[in-house]
Amino acid sequence: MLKKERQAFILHRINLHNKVLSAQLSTEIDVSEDTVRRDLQELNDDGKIYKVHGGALSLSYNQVPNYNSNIYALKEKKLIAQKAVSLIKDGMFVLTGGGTTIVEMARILPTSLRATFITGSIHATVAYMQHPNIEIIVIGDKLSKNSKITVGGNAIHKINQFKPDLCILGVNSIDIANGVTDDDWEIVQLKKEMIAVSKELVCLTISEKLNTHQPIQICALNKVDTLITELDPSDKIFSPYINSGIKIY
Amino acid sequence: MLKKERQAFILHRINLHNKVLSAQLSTEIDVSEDTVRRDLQELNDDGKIYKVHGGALSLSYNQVPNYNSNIYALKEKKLIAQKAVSLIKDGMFVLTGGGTTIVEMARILPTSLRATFITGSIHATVAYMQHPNIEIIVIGDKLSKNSKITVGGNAIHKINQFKPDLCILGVNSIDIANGVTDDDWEIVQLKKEMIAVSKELVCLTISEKLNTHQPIQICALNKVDTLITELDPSDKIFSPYINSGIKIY
DNA sequence: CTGCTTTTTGCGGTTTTGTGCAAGAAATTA
DNA sequence: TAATTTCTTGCACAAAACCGCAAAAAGCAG
Repeated sequence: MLKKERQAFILHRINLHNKVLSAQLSTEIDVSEDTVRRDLQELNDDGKIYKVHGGALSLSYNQVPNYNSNIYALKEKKLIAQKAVSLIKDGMFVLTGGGTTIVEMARILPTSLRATFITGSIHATVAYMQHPNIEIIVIGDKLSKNSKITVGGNAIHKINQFKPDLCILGVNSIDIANGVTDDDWEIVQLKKEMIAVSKELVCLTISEKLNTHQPIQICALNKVDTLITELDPSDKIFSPYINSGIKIY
Repeated sequence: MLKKERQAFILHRINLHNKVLSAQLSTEIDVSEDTVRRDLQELNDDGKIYKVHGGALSLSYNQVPNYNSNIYALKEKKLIAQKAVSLIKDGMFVLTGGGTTIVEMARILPTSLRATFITGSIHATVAYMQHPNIEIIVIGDKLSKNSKITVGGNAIHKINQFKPDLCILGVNSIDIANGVTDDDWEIVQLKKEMIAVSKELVCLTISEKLNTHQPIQICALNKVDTLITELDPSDKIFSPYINSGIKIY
């Protein structure tokens, strides 16, 4: 097998499977590992692949995701936020959680909107503070180190005092069988209560988290009134959700 | 699985869910926990994630919004903050207000300090959040638009549940005749309660505000245990305060 | 085809990297 | 406080990478 031919084969393999192993290629093409390594080195120097210890990866592994921001999938989240904002009307009491999607939503609220937001998330609060016409009620308690959300019995008890029109949650996992799930016990307790007191539940999530689940259940699927993702509502991925009576935006 | 491949997987997971647990990743990728830990360490050193005990967090969760540094008399306030920090010892419960001096103090807390801070100020909370060893209790209620401090009956009632070792307040006016004074009724109510429940009161102020007064009294001079300004404690301006039994730093 | 140069390849020995294990330290939890 | 989990550190071992070299292959001019 000629050198050029071999390299073309390797490149094809990498683009197909996103990775190759030197040892494996060596036996497969029946050349020494040194030769394979030299081939990979050349392809790497040509900028065609990304060579690593033990083999090589396709370039997509190397590129820094979202180089203009360190929020993952910011573009998608902005789109979700945009859709979510359209559900909030003047005079509403809105209870919100605290993920990055929620914060994104809080940022882009129209300045004309006059509503009251209730939250235990410091990041969301900071975002709401930028809007002069927004009233903010902060839920107090011990601040969770991971999520920067106030959690605990007092927070849960406090939520109980409200009767919000809308509850907007960023969810980490949602699927048909388990509903909305998470892996942080404290957060789950809080979200359960938030859902319990609210008239309507809106869940925000990037499509990547659809049909995934985690150990602890927040609520069954039928509690969810509206689901917002970055996808077009007509996407076929939603059909089981629509069948459960959920509105998709 | 290749090392870089594994790290890409972990990074993706962190960006998606904002956190990972070492043990969980270990079983999931089927490598030893040591390896996962080393991966997390490397990603942390590359500035891609934020490693913590037991796992790692996404960076976007810990970055704070840009802090405007055009603060009046910043240099003096930094000096005051420095002095105030030296009064806080490990294990203390500290109740703080929310002025710029307090925020300055919150920012420069030593990372080794293990204490619990109770506050209703969002800006102070954001500053405390930068310190991994600090426990934060947020006092919840309606957020005052001017001061970004939670104010109202619930906040006052909530403060009542604590018995802090120290209360650190930034004061707007203090003089011999009227004691500590302010002009915002809601804030005054809150500060009164804060002082009432605390074992010790520390007031921070730039010297410019010494010997000035405002319409509403927060407390009489004899309630103040310690007064901190940017001046040298031996300055003669302090003699009437020292005569009232106040310690000057 | 022959002799010459250049490129490519494989091999042995050495160095580096990646991984898991174990013991003690540190942090966390009850 | 004691018990549990997680971290650190040092170490051993295997796999991979590197280096220099020489043999093999390919290219080329006469």
